[in-house]
Formats: sequence, C-alpha cells, structure tokens
Amino acid sequence: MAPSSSPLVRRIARRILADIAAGLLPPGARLKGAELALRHDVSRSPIERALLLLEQAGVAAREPNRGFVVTGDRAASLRAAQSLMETDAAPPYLQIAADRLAGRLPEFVTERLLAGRYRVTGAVLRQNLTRMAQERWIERRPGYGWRFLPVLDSAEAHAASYRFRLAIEPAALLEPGYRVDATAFAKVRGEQMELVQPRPPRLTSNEWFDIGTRFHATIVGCCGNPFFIEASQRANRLRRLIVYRPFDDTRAFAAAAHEHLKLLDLLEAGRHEQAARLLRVHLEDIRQVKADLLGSEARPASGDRRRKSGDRRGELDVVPHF
Amino acid sequence: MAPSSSPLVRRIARRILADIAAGLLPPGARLKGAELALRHDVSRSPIERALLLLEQAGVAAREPNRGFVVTGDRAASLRAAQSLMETDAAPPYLQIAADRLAGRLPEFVTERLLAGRYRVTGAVLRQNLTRMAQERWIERRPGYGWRFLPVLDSAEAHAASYRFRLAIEPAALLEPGYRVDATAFAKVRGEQMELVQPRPPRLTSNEWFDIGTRFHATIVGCCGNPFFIEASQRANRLRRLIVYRPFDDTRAFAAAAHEHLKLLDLLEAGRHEQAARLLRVHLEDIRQVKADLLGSEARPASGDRRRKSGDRRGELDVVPHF
DNA sequence: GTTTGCATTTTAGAAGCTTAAAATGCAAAC
DNA sequence: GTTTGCATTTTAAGCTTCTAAAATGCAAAC
Repeated sequence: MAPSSSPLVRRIARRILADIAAGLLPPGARLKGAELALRHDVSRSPIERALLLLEQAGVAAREPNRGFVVTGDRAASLRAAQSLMETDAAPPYLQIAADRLAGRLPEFVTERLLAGRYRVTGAVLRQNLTRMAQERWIERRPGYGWRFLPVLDSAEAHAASYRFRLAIEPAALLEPGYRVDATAFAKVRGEQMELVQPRPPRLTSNEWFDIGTRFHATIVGCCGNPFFIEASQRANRLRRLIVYRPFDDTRAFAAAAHEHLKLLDLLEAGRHEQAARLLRVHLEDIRQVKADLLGSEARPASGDRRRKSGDRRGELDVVPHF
Repeated sequence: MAPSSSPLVRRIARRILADIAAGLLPPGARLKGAELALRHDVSRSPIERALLLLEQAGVAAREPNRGFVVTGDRAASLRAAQSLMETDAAPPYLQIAADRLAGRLPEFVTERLLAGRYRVTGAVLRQNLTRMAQERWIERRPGYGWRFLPVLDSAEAHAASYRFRLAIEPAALLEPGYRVDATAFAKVRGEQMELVQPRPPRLTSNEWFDIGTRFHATIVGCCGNPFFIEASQRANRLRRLIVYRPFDDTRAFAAAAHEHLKLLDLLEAGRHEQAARLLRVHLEDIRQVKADLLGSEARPASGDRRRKSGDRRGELDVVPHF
C-alpha cells in the first residue's frame, strides 16, 4: 500500500512493530526520532518514513508538532506485520538454483543471459553469483561467463557435510567462551517440545529441515568463536539446497527431538563435555539413518562416478528446497 | 614491456611458461592455439596474445603460417617468468587492512572515501569490501557506509582460530576420500627440509608464517572434502592479517619442521589415525608456545575486556602482515 | 583435414550522469 | 533544552554509453 518504501524503511518498520508487540513501546508512548535512530543505527530520515508507514497502517498516530505516538491497536499491528512481511522479494539466488536443478539452465551461462532472464541489475546479479560461487555451485570461467559445477553429487556431498559437522559442532560446545543465550534456547526448546507431543504435528520435510537446522545453529551460535559459527552456517546453507526423497519417519523425528531436548538441558546445566559427547552420537545417528536410506554401502569411493541408470535402489529425488 | 596485456593473458603466459619449464613443451614443440585453448579453458584469443608476449620475451618464436614454436632458451624463460610475476598489482584489500590497523582510517567510512583514497573503481572496491565483510573485518551499515569492526582483539581471535584448527585439521586427515597429492607433498617437504638443516636459513616471521601455512593447507587440501578445505582456508586467511611480536625462536621452528616432516611420512604411508593424533599434539604445542609468549594465563574469559594499559607483559605488537 | 591468421561478434567492466534514499543541519514549536 | 518538521547535502545504486578484451567464424595455408 505504501506509495514507495525502501527495504531499509520496511525493515525498520518491522522492528518497531516488534518492539510494540513486545511491550517495549506501550500504547500512548511517543516515538522519538533521535531515540529510534540511535536504536536502529540509522539516521532520522528512514525512521520518519517508517513511522509514516506505521501511521498509514494505523499502528502509530501523528500529532502535529509532537511527532508519532503508539495507538495500541492490536488488529492494526497484526495487519501491518502481515503486509510488511509480504513486501520482501525473493532473491534471484534461489530461483537460479531451482532452475539449474530442474535443468532449465545450461552448464555455461553469461551474466547477460542471467540478468535478462531474472530481470535483475548487474550489481545484484553479481552479489548472487558471488554467493553461489562461495557455496561452490558455480564458478567463474577464466575468460568470461560462468560454469555450473556438477551439482553436489548429492549422496557424497551430503555425507561430506555430515562429517564436517561432526568435526565442528561438538567442538563448538566445548569452547571456553560458551554462553547460553536463554531467549534463543527457549525458542528452540518450544519447537522441539512440539515434536515430542503424543500427537506430533505433520511436518513437511522442509519444515523438519528448518527446525532441525535452527536447533543446531542455535546451540553452535552460543560458542562465542566466530570461526565455528561461520563454518556451521556455511555447511547448513549448502545442505539446505538439496533435499532427499521425503524422509517421513515420525518415530525418527521424535527420537531426534528427544536428543535435542536433552542437549538443551545439558548445556543449560553447564555440562558441556557430556553435551558434546551426546551431540557426536546424535549426528552419527542421523548420518546413519540417512546413509541407510540412500543405500550408501553401494556408494562408489570417488564422488564423480555415477550409478548405472538401471539401478534405482538408493536413487535420489533431488528437489530444490525452499 | 608488453604494450598491453590483461591479467588473464599474463596468467596464461605464466602457465605456458611453467609447462615449458616442466618439460611438457620441449624446445621445438609447436604451440597449437586450439590445443592450448582447451588446456587452459579459454578461447584462442587470449592464447594468441599470451604467445605474442612469450615471443617478445624470446621464449617462443613465430613461424609464418605455422604459428609459434618453443625456442628452448632457458635464460629467456627465467627473465620472462620474473617480469610476469612483477606485473601483478596488489589488491587494495591489503592496503586498507594495513591502514586500518595503523589507525589511518576511521571507524566509519564511505565507499566514496575509499574509492578516492585507493584509486579504485566502484566494482573493484565492492569486491574487496565484500571479502573483508566475509572475514569479519568490516560490516555494512544499515543506511550506507561501512563500519570497521573492533579489530580481532588479537590474543583472543588468535586463540579462537587455533581452537578451530584443532577441531578441523586432524579430522580432515581422517576423511575417507583422503588422497596424497605427491607433487604438492614433495614441494612442502622440500621447504620443511630446509628448516631442519644444521644451519637453517634466517627467516622473517612472514616467511615462517607462509611456509607453515602452506604446509597445513597442503595436508588439509588432500582430504577431498570441500567443507574442510574451505574452512581451513578461511581460518588461515584471517590469521594472516595479524602477526604477533616477531617470534624468532629457531629451536621452535626446527622442532615444528621435524613434526611436519613426520606428518608427511605418516600420510604418505597411509597412517592417517596416527597422523591425526600427531597433528593434534602439534597444534596444541604451537598454541601453547604462543600462549606462553602472550602470557595468556592472565587472559580474561570474555573476549571484549581489555588488559589494563599499565600491564605490558604479554602486550602485542599488532603489525600488518604482508 | 588441421591449423593459422585475421575479421567479426559478444561480453563485461569502466566512466559519466541521473536519481532514490539516507544523513545532516537548522529554525520553529513545545 | 528537547524534539519536530522540513530543507539541504551526501551517498550509492541504476542507467546509458563506450571500450578493452574474450569468444567465434571463416578463408587461406599447409
């Protein structure tokens, strides 16, 4: 609805909205420009535009020469939050990934082709390509143009990522600077609790993946060592792009969730050694489950050999995942 | 000397030169355009320009309608290699790092300022900033401009990187896809041998760092798991930017080199378990040596507290490192 | 039939200009 | 003195044009 609002302005509007929802800004509170600017680390201009946005939504009211005040209209807040969420465009990154996986893009592409196809400007495209290159999806050719790399021949790449996580995640829990983030822990604890209910929710494999990843990111994120945090993020980002044949064993989900909850308990109790041991076992378990699912005993040693097309046992349905 | 040659052309010239030096292209061999284009994954244009460059240097000779031939002039080859090395400009990245560490750049900077100061175009600057951001040196401010992050308060960051390496490097040696790269191994073996001579060369701390890093990168690089390889590269890149007070204990260098050589032996013999154990001990050793040097027993638990300025024991001389 | 030499086409980076949007300054209102 | 409301300045992204350089096509030479 807003006539024109930059992503930054919308982001700030969302954050203010969140503060209102959290009770930090009660109904009637004055929304002071300088104060908000400081809090959100921007100047007063985008703040003012965000407030205009919130005024339009009925969340804030303008009083002449006194600035904006919180109205306290819950319904309006919800509506505003909704519309502010919708406004964000998906990055071409995901669409390119999907098209490539579906075979709609050739091995070699030029920036020109991509810019035209996805209707993005050069700079934006470059950012996306850089990110893909970092994730080893694509690489720059020596002259010009880009080459899609053999898409993570999935079974092997997946196994590699698990071995990597096995090396770093338990170690992260043993970092001397480890500090539990109570808020984040509470949030993932809530999610995991849902999964161990007598009647667990039916989740798509995407949702399962999200919840699981969030859990692991949260416990690693508290380790205070940026090397571990970043490494973990990278491994997950890449893993996220490939999903195997829907893996829909509710028993296994619940078992994993039980282990996750136990891990939260141990970390909150400061029993890091024990947590690390459990995490190691836990990752091994998951890996094993997946490996069985994929019939990895027949997996060739080298990653670039292919299974004969007739042998469909352990075949993957590689689907883009978002 | 060359009137104009792109970085790509120079790179290709270097590679052809390397092939000649390695005997792959003996004196008198014809340098066929299409063949070289295929080998270096480019079209025939940059190949031709590279050959012209080599002709100017006296390494190749042109025969009318028969293309270029290797002359076999060793002296010319050496001279050419030399001049092709010199031609490469240092990226602004390093200079920005140096200036920031020396306090010649403020906490907040705009792209405009940097582009003017370092005489680079917007695109190049952007690339450099992106890289710095990935290495957690700098971050984009919400509105515009960039903020330098509190420079890796060195003692803590260094310790963090060692703990990270301790988690990944030994694990990399145990990867199932580990394959020794004989050529690369031979090269680092030669470097390490030099250090254990009765009269070892006097090395600057930079050179010591380079040789050490190359060693670790090489043994990790053979693991076949891109997650480990990339993580290791990142940790080293960041570590590279900070150097402590020149650490000049020749005995310690030699001891480390002995361990490095032992590691190469074990890996070549396929004794990965043992190699991983030794590497773990080795990294612990280095960390300990450095920690003693820094008086880390007095190091506060949290990374952002500062040592009292009066206490200079274990103080660091943070110097840019290149 | 291969390979070269050169002309032509295509690509992506650079330079300059325009513009949306963020930062800043300041008088007026409280 | 604070805070607002608005004008002004500054920044960086977008757009257009231009250009260096890589890719490609093809006739001629062997």
